[in-house]
Amino acid sequence: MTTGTRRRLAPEVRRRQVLDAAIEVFSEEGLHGASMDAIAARAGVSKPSVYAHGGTKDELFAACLAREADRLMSTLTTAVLPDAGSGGADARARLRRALRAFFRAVTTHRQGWTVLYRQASAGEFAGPVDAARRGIVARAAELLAAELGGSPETALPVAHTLVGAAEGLADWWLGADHRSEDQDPADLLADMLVAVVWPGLDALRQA
Amino acid sequence: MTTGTRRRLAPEVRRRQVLDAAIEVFSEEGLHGASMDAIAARAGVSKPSVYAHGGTKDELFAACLAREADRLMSTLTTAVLPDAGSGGADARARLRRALRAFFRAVTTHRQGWTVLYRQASAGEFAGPVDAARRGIVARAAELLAAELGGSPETALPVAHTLVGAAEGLADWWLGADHRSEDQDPADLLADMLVAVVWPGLDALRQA
DNA sequence: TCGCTACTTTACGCAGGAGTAGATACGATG
DNA sequence: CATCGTATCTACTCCTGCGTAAAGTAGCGA
Repeated sequence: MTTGTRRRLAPEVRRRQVLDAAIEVFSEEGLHGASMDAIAARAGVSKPSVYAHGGTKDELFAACLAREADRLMSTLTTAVLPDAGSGGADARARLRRALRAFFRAVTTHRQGWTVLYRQASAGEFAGPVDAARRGIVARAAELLAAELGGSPETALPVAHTLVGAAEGLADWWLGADHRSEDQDPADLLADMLVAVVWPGLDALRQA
Repeated sequence: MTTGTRRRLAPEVRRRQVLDAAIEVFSEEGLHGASMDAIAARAGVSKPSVYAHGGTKDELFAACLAREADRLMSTLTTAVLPDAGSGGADARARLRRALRAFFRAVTTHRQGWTVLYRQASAGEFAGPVDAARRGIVARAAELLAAELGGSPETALPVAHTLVGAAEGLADWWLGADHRSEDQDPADLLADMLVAVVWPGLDALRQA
């Protein structure tokens, strides 16, 4: 039992395993609280393997960040892209759809969300996270401008408000357990948020 | 010049200096990024002095947190307390007043805000920060319930949404420089947020 | 069956930074 | 003016944890 050897796996697969484990540990312990040994243990792999597939701790964290940011961004994009027969018909429905996609992504991959928004928003990785967030806000601003009129620039503060509201609601939902509900949480949350903000947004259209 | 010794100051004064320096450094570097040496240098004091007046690094950080949380909380409380001749007259005005107080506090003490919400929300101090935030949200929920009807419990998600929206807007404002405006930023931001959320909140009253 | 190499164990180097020990000088008080 | 308490300093110790090197083992394609 001196040397236990694992099954050999394709580098790509191992890398995925390491990334998954890293996201778990980072979401629980934070960037500095997590040790490379802990990540190795969680992945069921030795520490040198973590370095081989994930690189430096910072590189590994950055990789986690990038993966989760991409996932979230692509989810939102595909949720909004199929305009189908929108034609500006029901702006409210489009908003609701985008929000539901956001809440679904967050509630489904809550560890990724935690890493991205709770652990990484401070310290040396504030820049990249901010960039990701700004990407989402920018897209929201485009949509708002298209639906409600005005330039994306004008819509920027409104977009920030909207995204902040969604984050606040998501955090609340993730904070306590709401297993009693039988409805899809994403639907529930999207409905709540739309109810609060839509009348105001609609009013902004006239102005 | 082997040993440069500073003027002796009253412990209370030194402690305030150390706390101020600590908040500055923590807001820039984060809890782990900040070194006690850096805090000492910023305070214009030696490291042992920092330990003498601020205690351990964790204690120092906790003290910063407590001070900023108290400041914010008391600001909000006093902004809402003077109901004067409200009598439920203008709920919208009360909401606007509370929001303006929040934005004023945040824009005035932006470093404190940064420490409290960006740096401390992750890691070992998530608990206390969460508690502070929950205090604010709870108060908001009370007010919402009083103004719009319903129980504070029902208003909780709405309160989280509202607070999240305010945070998002504040972050946007603090992110870029908006020195071109001549109006009070707090007024501006409060107006924006009220415009977005008030119609929806008003509609919730009927339901 | 043979080797290539992914993987493991083990051990260590090293840097950064928290926290401390002992020396030093300031300033109030008699 | 002498003295003492203590605020403050310089210079250290020590620990944690990243990152790596060396040496051996075994899966898997040829």
